[in-house]
Amino acid sequence: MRSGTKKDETEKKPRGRPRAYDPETALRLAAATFWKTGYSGTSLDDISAATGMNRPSLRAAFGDKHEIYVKALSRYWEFKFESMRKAFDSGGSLAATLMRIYDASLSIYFSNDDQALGCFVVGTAITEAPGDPEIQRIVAEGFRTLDANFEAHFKLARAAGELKQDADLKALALLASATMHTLAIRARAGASHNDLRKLAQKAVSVIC
Amino acid sequence: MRSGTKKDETEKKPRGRPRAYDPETALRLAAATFWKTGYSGTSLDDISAATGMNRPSLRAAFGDKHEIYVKALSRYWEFKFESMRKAFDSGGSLAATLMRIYDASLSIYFSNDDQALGCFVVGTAITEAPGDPEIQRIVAEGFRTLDANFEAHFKLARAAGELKQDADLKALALLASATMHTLAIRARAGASHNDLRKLAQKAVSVIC
DNA sequence: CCTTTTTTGTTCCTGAGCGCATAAAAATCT
DNA sequence: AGATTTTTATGCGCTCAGGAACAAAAAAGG
Repeated sequence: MRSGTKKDETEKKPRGRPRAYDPETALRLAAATFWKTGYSGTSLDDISAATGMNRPSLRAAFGDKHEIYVKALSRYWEFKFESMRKAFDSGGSLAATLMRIYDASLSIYFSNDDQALGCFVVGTAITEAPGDPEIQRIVAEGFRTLDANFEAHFKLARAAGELKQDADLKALALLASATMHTLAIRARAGASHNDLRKLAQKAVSVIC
Repeated sequence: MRSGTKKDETEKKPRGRPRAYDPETALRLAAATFWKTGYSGTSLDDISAATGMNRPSLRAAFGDKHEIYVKALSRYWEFKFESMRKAFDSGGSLAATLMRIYDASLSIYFSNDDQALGCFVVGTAITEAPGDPEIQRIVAEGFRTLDANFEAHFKLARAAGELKQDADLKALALLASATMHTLAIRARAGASHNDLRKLAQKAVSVIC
């Protein structure tokens, strides 16, 4: 377990003027801006205002608008899968695990203070996907990983006797993914956290 | 059954210069443009090019960009629900009916020639929803109708003995909607028509 | 203490997007 | 045929968006 991501005190200071803003934080704030208004609906000035960095600094740090978005998108997938990994690895029954997964997802989908924004991918990247091969590739790759994660866990559950031996693992995995997708969409469409939690419970009860 | 939508030959001709383009067709072409590149990603010049109308004519016919989009969105919901109604009303087993629904949906999601664009709502309106109360309202209303349609049909199916008497109708309806949502998303993310059809079949087999 | 290096901050330029004002065209009515 | 009405077509002006150039600042190195 490397602890090197935090802050490396042994780093030798670079030569020029120090950065005024932490790149990690700045990218998070940029992502939050895209999350609200989408790729096309967000200007570099919006990101500049959100991060406190001016445009030349943004450009130097992350590249042009498209590069910033792609970095934010990739970062989101990593964050999402890390959150799912924790939920998968905490043990308990299959139903409990699935509800942990959905609760973790909902806590991301409702993480914005004033208004739910749903999933970054579903809410912003899907729109751009047809006209942007790179974004489409990253999105599709993430969905494959999502399906595979569910399927792998259902396989474990079946081995543990929590599912019937003839259960269609792929079918269950697709429904589990579909449930996550519908949560992502409905959150952005204005559904309440509570309603979506109940929706997830009903889905889990059918799947298990 | 009114046949008045086609063309009213008894119409008295209006007084000025006749319209060069059919409003119905123009709105369809405008919607197709939004469908490709989303609300923020589409300019009035794009719509002008797609319809052959120049901007002042567009404005006179449909209002500003936002109004055009809202009209296109409402029109899409009507079209979608009309397509679903036909699929619901064609009889057959529950499984067959559900597959007709999903096939009808996929034929819309893949209706674009060169590249699949998925669902207009999921692919374009969801992005705008948090920042646009009117769009959010139309989207949420459509989802409620979708859920209600499924639930009503499951109720009929249960009465007809196609479902167990203790089946949770709302849960099944939500899963049916979720399946449609995942189809919409995945189509725009680049999945093939065939793969999605197989996905739908697996979902139907679990639900029934 | 001056030079070098890297980042920040300001400014300009070009193009796109949208609304609007005005002219031209094509029809009906008298 | 001329007047009226409704639409199409062209062009102007304002604002915003994105890239790049240039000057100022803040650090380390010699």
